[in-house]
Amino acid sequence: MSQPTATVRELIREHYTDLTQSERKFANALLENYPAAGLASITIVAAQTGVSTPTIARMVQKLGFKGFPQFHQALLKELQAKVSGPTERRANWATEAPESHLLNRFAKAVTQNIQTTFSNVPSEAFDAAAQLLANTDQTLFIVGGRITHALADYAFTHLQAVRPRVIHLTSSSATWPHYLLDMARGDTLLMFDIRRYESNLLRLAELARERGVDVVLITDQWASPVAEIASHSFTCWVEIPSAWDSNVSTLMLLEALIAAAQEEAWPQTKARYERLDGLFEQTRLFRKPGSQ
Amino acid sequence: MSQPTATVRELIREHYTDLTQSERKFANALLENYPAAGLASITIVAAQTGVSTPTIARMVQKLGFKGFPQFHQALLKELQAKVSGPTERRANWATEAPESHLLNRFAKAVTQNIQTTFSNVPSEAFDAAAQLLANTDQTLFIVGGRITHALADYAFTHLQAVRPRVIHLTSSSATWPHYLLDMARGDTLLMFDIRRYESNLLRLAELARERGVDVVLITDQWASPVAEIASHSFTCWVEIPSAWDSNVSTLMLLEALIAAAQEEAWPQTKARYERLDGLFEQTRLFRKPGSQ
DNA sequence: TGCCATGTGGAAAGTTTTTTTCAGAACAGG
DNA sequence: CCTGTTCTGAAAAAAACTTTCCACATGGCA
Repeated sequence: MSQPTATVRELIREHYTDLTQSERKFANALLENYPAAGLASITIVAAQTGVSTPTIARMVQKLGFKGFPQFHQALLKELQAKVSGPTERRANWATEAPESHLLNRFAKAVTQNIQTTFSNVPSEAFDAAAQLLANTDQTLFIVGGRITHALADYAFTHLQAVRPRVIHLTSSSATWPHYLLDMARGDTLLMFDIRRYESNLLRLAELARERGVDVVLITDQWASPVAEIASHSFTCWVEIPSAWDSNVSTLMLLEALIAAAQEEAWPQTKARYERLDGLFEQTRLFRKPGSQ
Repeated sequence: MSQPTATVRELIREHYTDLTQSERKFANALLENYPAAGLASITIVAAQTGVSTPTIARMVQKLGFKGFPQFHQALLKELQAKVSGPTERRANWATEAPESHLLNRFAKAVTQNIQTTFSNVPSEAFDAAAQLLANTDQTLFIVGGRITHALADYAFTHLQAVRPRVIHLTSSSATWPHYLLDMARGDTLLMFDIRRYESNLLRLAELARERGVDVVLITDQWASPVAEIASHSFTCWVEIPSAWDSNVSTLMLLEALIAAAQEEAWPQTKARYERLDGLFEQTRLFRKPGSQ
């Protein structure tokens, strides 16, 4: 191998752009299950990945190995080094970085948040909220705060693909009265409110509630005052060692809700997705999709 | 292998008395340098130990293996098991819901994505990118695609709080040439490109690159073509059992980058945060912060 | 000393793995 | 819609590996 110090992982990263579609398929399989996915014979490895042996052979040469056996040996050496190394703690995420590196500290905190968040989701409320989000007989309004308007935007983009009648309340609260005008009994308002809670949002929620709108709230562990009004509210753990809050768990819960809403009404959703795809094709905005 | 639970080490000890002189020579060599001395091909292993290949072959059969390949596999498995450690798989996330509930399936997939993503972040590139994001001498441009513009928006909101001279390229690509006009050598362009990759973004990256702008790319495991141009590119695993891709790992990486950039220039950032807070107070947009 | 049992490795035979070749398929660009 | 390029995997060829066979060496024993 040309770079004696580089790990196979690094070599893949370095050469990734040179790799073809099938080669990447194997590269990804290996990175996802490292290094186990590369330890068998080339024949077996190829079969497991779903590509041909020549593809693997070509790829390891691109990585700088003379042939598959050399590649195989390199993986083995890494594995050994890992075992014999100084009491390898698997707590490290960014495998090469020290435990104290921000990447690892950050990963630890966020993982903890996700864990706590998901452990505390009441599944009936979740299912009920998903049903509300999927209910196409009524309109769905989405709104977020200063920071969370990006999440609201994300929710809007996806839910719009899932169902019709989705409306995103722009962040300028001056225009909210216009939207309130159109809210009707049975509609749903999906609201994000993470500290510092905005009084605007509370007022909006109150007015919506008065009109018989179901409020679904996604908030943080200190709970926005909107929670008292909401039909369903979900608590996300957001604290990280930083001046601001992490929204990873928030996004994760949101995505879960979208996935659930999508499953709720799959036949219609599927047709809708296909129409959307067709429209994109026509506007030629996009290249052909990536592999897989 | 006949005794599925026994390690090769134990097998050798158990059968040691049955072994002949040359066989013991190999057994000792293996025990002294375990398991490295047994990981190569039978030919090499034999040569290194100073015995013949038939000797090795006979011995592994005495140990209960069908042949050398089986023996080899057994060693490999032990090594892997050692690395992956006590596989602490979290069974259920949403504690009260059944494993098959969408919440749990979803959590499992996303956790896997996060784990893989963070394992594959090259820490030098991460540090370098953070430095670019924190460099206030130059302008920072941020742009995203159809789905990822929400992430770009999120990045913009936070980075704007961290430093001056941050510009968010609105999603309408018609206006991009205006921004290009102002890009100068040494500026940074933070770009999100998740499949399906948009040709607009590639062209933008190319033009920016020509002007001497450093492109920091956040993409998915199939790698946007922009990766070939980018100064630093980061791969996020985004696949979930769904028609669309999850951006949890993407957001997590983004937040880590923001946190790193913030740490990079904390004194200025801190003062800036305080000024921002003061401004919010004055505009009375917000209630008093939540507890803690 | 001669005979036999046992251990050992060279080399052939057999098997598997790896590499190479090549033709068709997919794709980008004109 | 065509054209040249790149990519891919089936299959053949080459290489490597593993096993088997067998002759030879060694050492115990009558």
